[in-house]
Formats: sequence, C-alpha cells, structure tokens
Amino acid sequence: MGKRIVPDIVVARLPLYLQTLKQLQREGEYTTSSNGLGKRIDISAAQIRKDLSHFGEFGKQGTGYAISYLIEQLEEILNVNQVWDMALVGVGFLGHAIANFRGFNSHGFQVKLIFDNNPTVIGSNIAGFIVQDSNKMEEIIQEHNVKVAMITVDSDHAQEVADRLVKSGVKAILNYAPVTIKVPEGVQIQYIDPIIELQHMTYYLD
Amino acid sequence: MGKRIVPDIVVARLPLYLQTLKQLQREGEYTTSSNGLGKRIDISAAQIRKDLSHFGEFGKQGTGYAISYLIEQLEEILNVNQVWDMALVGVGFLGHAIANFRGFNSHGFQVKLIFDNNPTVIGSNIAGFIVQDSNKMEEIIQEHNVKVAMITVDSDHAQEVADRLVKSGVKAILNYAPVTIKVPEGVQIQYIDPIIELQHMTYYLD
DNA sequence: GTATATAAGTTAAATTTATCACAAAAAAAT
DNA sequence: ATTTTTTTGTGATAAATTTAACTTATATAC
Repeated sequence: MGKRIVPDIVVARLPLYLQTLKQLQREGEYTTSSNGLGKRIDISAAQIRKDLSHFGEFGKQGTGYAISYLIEQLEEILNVNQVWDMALVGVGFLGHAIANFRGFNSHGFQVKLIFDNNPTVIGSNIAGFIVQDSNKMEEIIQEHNVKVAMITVDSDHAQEVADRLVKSGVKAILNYAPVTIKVPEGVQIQYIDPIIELQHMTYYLD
Repeated sequence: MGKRIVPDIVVARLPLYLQTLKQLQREGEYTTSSNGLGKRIDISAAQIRKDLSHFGEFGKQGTGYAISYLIEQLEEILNVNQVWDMALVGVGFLGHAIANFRGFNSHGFQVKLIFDNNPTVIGSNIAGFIVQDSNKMEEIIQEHNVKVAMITVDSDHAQEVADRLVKSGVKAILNYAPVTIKVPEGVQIQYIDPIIELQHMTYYLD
C-alpha cells in the first residue's frame, strides 16, 4: 500500500519508541506490550497502538510485541536499517563533542566529514577525521554523497551554511545554532537548542 | 487574573518567539507584526496572536508589536527576567562543551556548579569552575539553592543522578542522556537527543 | 478630511489529535 | 474443556489545536 500520509506528530514519537525498545532489549526483555512500553515513557497504551497502526500490525493479542521484531520494523520505517553518513560543519567545543560522540553508530548514523573555515583548525585531526576547509564543502559533500548534516557554527553563519549544504545535496539538517533556518521543500530541518528547552521549563517555576 | 492554565504547546512556542524577537532587535528593528514574526519562523500570524492572547494584550492595531516591550513581557512570562544558576552533572566532551558555552548568560541562565564522579577530573578547572565530587552534590546544590540542572552523564546513571538532583531541590532538569527519566509531579524535565531528531528526519528520506 | 491599508485581539468553525470502548484473538488459570 | 485474563487493532467519540473570519483601532495615502 506504500507510504500513506502519517501525521508528523506520530512520526516524531517513533524514535522514542525505538530508543525505549532497545533499552528494554538491553535489559534482557524479549516481549513488551503497549501498556508496558507506555509506562516507561508516560504515553498512553492506546496512543502507542494507534501510532503503530499507521504502519501495520506488529503485535499479537494476549502477548504484545516481540521486541526484536518491533525494533526491526521501526528501524525500517525510520530508514535507519542503514547507516547514514553525516557531515559536521563547525568545530568549536560543541562540534568537538559531537565528533567524539560514540552513540551515533548503533542508531543509524556516523560522522564522515568535518568542516570548518578557521585556518588554524583546518587540517587538524578531530576524533580521527581531518578537518576540511569549508570552502570545499559543496565539492566534497557531493563526492561522498552525504545526505545528512549537523550545523554547529554560530548563528550569523548558520543560514549561509545551510544554503550551501542544500546546494550540495544534503536532505536533512540538524541545526545547533540558536536561529531559525529556511530550507526548500523536501529538505528536513530540526533544531537543538538548550535555551529554548530551559525557558520552556522556567515558565513553570516561580 | 493570575496565571490561567495555558496549553503547554503554547508555552513551548514562546521561547522561539523570544529568540526571534531578540534577533530582530539585533538587526536594528524596533517593531514587528504577527505576520512579520510568523514569516521568520513559519508559524501563522493567527497562531502567534492567539498564543500571545493567553497572556495579555501586547500589540497595537495598525502598527503591531514594539519589539523591546514584547521581549520584556515574554521574559517575564517565562521567568527569565532573572538569571537562573545551573548545575551541570557529568563532564565528558559534551559537559565540557556546555560548560564553555557562552550563550546562556544573555538568556536567563548561567552555569554555577559542575559535578563529576571521576577522581581524575574532580578538582580540575573547567571553564573557570572547579569540578566538584558528585558525592557531595546534594549538599552543595542545596547550599547554593540551585533549581535548574543539566545531565550529561551516560544513560545508565541518568535516572540516579536525576533522583539525587530532585532530592537536592532541583525543579527543572535538561537531560542529554538518551533515556527517559521519571521525575515527581512539579519537577520539569526536557530532553535533548540528536538521534531522536535525526531519526525523525530520516523517516522522510528514501 | 476622507478613504484605504495595516494589524491586533477574539469568536466561531474546521481540523487535527488523543482517548475510549469494544470485538477478536491468544494465553493463562481453573 | 471452559472460564478468565491479557492484549491488540480499530471505529467512534471527545478533546485539543489551528485556522479563518470579523470587529475594532491605528496609521498612511490621497
């Protein structure tokens, strides 16, 4: 039946389900239920079942879900039954931390290219990668057919970098710069911004 | 009329409005409109007006919003017309990056305490702070009356650290560990997890 | 001075999202 | 072997959220 249109808010919850299933698996569990899974992450059992029902039938009445099977299925749905090469643009403290993060690999991603425009860091080795000149970004990204990128440059340069990434064929951008970026239709963008999250919380504090 | 109950989804958008208004201000603008603001961040003008209407009347027909005034008001609503001291627990690469991040200060936050359990880093100086022994976390956090904390320890220790933070009086936790954490009623929690965001995007890629 | 354009705040409508409740199926208990 | 319990997937219902439309006010153009 192909990929029907699924609400984005549903898609956004799938990675959390996947993460939690993997954790259950690490804890030695083999099966779980919409109820058991939901308790873990404070999501109702009905919602989990409804969400999954957009993609097929993965459970069994009376027993629930076979964890390894549901993981497989979710990985396929989310297209992480493969490893996406990523480009990282900007190697300040944050870029450094991301380059050295060992958590991507087992979840469908790996850093492949690192860029910066600062001559003092270009050519240096970070987490096993030679930092490349961001002037050659378009060329190198195209050559390596990289489709996913992370931006950790400062706010003033984030839009320009994003534009160049898009030109190079990048289709998904994770932006750490605290600024909204415009991308064309068909290019995905997500934001990571601690200040946004902190201010969201302080609303509820006195 | 006090603080009526405002949908959390509305509250979640306010920090983005604030961020964008500050940016407009840096660009030299003095006024904006729901339309102008919305265009920047791909949110409809009606939604911005509706969101703001939960908190009062901040604009003027015909002209729109005075940026500096709206910034002031949003800062008050979000309780960032003050500076919140923060504790940072865990000083790996990521903790390092956060400790050195210069962006918190102008948005209502500052790192005040840094903790780790690794004897080789305890006592060392990071971004001007002496890393403290996490065994003394409760005591020191209470003493400094810190209400906001960031967790950058590994997944296996995140819940335990969160529990101890809560015991110490922390009321808002920003968790960077890729695991869901349980906190009691009245304690705020938010997550930052690049893998979740990346997988959300790869759903839409082929 | 009058007409036109801009734009907030709000009420109503439309849409989206989440919950509920139940039939069907499997497993466990008696 | 039958009853009870667990649990899925789903259609119906309820709730939440967004959009649209409208009234009022201000500013600008003529």
